[in-house]
Amino acid sequence: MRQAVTSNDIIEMVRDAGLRPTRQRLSLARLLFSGGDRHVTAEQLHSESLGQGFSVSLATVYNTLHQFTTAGLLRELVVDAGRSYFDTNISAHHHLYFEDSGILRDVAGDNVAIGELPALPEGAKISRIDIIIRVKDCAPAA
Amino acid sequence: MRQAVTSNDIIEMVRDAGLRPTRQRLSLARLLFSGGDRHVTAEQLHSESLGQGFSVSLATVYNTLHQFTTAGLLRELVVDAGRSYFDTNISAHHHLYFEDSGILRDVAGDNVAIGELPALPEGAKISRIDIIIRVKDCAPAA
DNA sequence: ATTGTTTTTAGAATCATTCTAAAATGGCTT
DNA sequence: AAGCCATTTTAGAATGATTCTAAAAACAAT
Repeated sequence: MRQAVTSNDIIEMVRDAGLRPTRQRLSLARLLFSGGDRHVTAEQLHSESLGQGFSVSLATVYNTLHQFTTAGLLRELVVDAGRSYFDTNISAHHHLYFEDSGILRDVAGDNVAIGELPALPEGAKISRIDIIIRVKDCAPAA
Repeated sequence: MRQAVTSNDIIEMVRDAGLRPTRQRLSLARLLFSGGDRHVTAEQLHSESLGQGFSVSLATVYNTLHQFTTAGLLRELVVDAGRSYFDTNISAHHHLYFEDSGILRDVAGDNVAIGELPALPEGAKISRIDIIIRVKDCAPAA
């Protein structure tokens, strides 16, 4: 597990991603990477940081999430039309999506085995395989 | 393959879905179901119908796509944040998504085997398993 | 300090989608 | 065919997530 707890870890992580360790990037990185694995939307992260008492603009949250994603620190996740989640767990794994509550949960990559794949066209490379197990939680959230 | 070619097939199909066979629903159904399998967005279907000379409002296209989806005639597909595709192939299968060109292609369901699944929480039911194989087509679309 | 580059920001702009309330249509019944 | 009521369609406004823009702030290097 790649988990950064100390301030130095965080600074290192951001710098290694080729990004200047600015106040806002560090604060966001701390929120993202110093707990367990998380699935967050931009809005969530934004209000979370406001709640913690440091203000970032929403635009910066979006910028940072994308920068972290292209740097390989995050993985973008498309489960719901019109809402992007970002996953701090970048190891091979899949997802359980509770449609009613909107909650996402990781499924260990080796819990799901993929058999033979179709032949790909010339020159194409698989960039990722997403498996989403959509679940209806029948029990009402009482 | 469930393919409706004659006008009567189309009318039947819409009526069986519990929907009135109105002019716009029939026209849209014809576009959707009388060729091979398709993956369309609302915008695509809308401009396609305008191109064919019959006008539908975009709102009606959205309404109809959703009605067909809940009736089980279509399957909604989330591959790209902020854009919904609708798939006329409702049999068990998965998808190849060409990230660069935005093209979607079906993968026969039995080409991909899923191994053991994680235990689900009490009362939860799997509604669907989506597998998306994301492909970078390295060859430029010359 | 000065300069030049990178980042952040507020607010406007965009895009897909949904909503709204009104007009049109469809399917009865007579 | 005429009238009636429920269903559909529609144009346009509203929404919500995301991106863009141009200006201000922060940063790094001289």
